[in-house]
Amino acid sequence: MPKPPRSTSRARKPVPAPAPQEQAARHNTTRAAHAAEIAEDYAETIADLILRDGSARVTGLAACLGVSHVTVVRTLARLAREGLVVVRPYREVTLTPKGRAMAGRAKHRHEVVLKFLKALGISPAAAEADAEGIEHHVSAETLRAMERFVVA
Amino acid sequence: MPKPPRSTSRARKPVPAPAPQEQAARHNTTRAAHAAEIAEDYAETIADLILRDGSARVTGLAACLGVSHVTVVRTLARLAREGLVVVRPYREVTLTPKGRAMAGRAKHRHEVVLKFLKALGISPAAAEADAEGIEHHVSAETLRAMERFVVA
DNA sequence: CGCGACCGGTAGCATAGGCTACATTCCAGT
DNA sequence: ACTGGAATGTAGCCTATGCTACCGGTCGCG
Repeated sequence: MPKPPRSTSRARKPVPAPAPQEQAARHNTTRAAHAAEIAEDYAETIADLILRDGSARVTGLAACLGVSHVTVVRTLARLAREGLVVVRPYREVTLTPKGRAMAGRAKHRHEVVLKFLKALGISPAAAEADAEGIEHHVSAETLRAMERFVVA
Repeated sequence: MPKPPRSTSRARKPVPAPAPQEQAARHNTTRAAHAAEIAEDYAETIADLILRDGSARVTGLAACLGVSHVTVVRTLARLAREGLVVVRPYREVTLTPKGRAMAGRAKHRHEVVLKFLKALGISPAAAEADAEGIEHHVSAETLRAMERFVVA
């Protein structure tokens, strides 16, 4: 049970217009969403490294993601728990089918967003940077619209 | 000193193409960025509530942000430390000039992104949802491009 | 075929956001 | 005035991401 937002009223001092705040609750999901974004970043990066180097290693991931290898190890442990990656001590990191699917979706979204931003006239550097931030927040509907726009 | 990403090579088993990973390091900023996003959400929401109700209260913020009042109280303490808000126990929350500036910027970006998505043909509901996620990741350059697009 | 260097793992700490349960304050309406 | 219940605040716990230091493993090369 998500717990209904409560009635809100009972104005103490001012509050001229109580007005129910049903426009709320779009923010939640916040924390879980953040963890999911990180999962996508890892999946995408692992797939890239495998393509580029033949295998993904902790150190390479750390370099690509801009964090310490310690953070990578710990986060990989979480992703392994979630069934996205396979980790064997001192060996390469691989993706499970589920992880590969996530990586594929992430890569596709990333490319679409990037092309879209460039098509909008954004400089390559800024487009790259913004795509990184934006890609995780694009719904299926918006993604389709972006694809249409790029083609057109 | 950000610490140079190390040489990366010294391939153990496979690694056909070592290839330096200078394309990395765009991911960092991650954690700090997340905290900054939340600050913007709070600033924007506080400004909205003051406009709408005449004052911003903890409970109203909690409802709007979809979190418990406890989380709001603690986050407000951080924002107060950072000089964005003024909190007096059991009283309304107000914005400092710095907080008002942040709220203004956030609101503007939010509106631009929202109009932009709608102009792209996204349904209002999806546009609202995506704007929430996207707005924090739009650079000044991309924002300008979106404004141009909306006007055109 | 041993060993040093680099890679990967562990310990331990910090910050941040979330929560429930419980304590406190405040004010509207008797 | 009092007081009950809503609004706030506090205590204490959890997870997740970061980090630095330090320890243990592997393997390429001499």
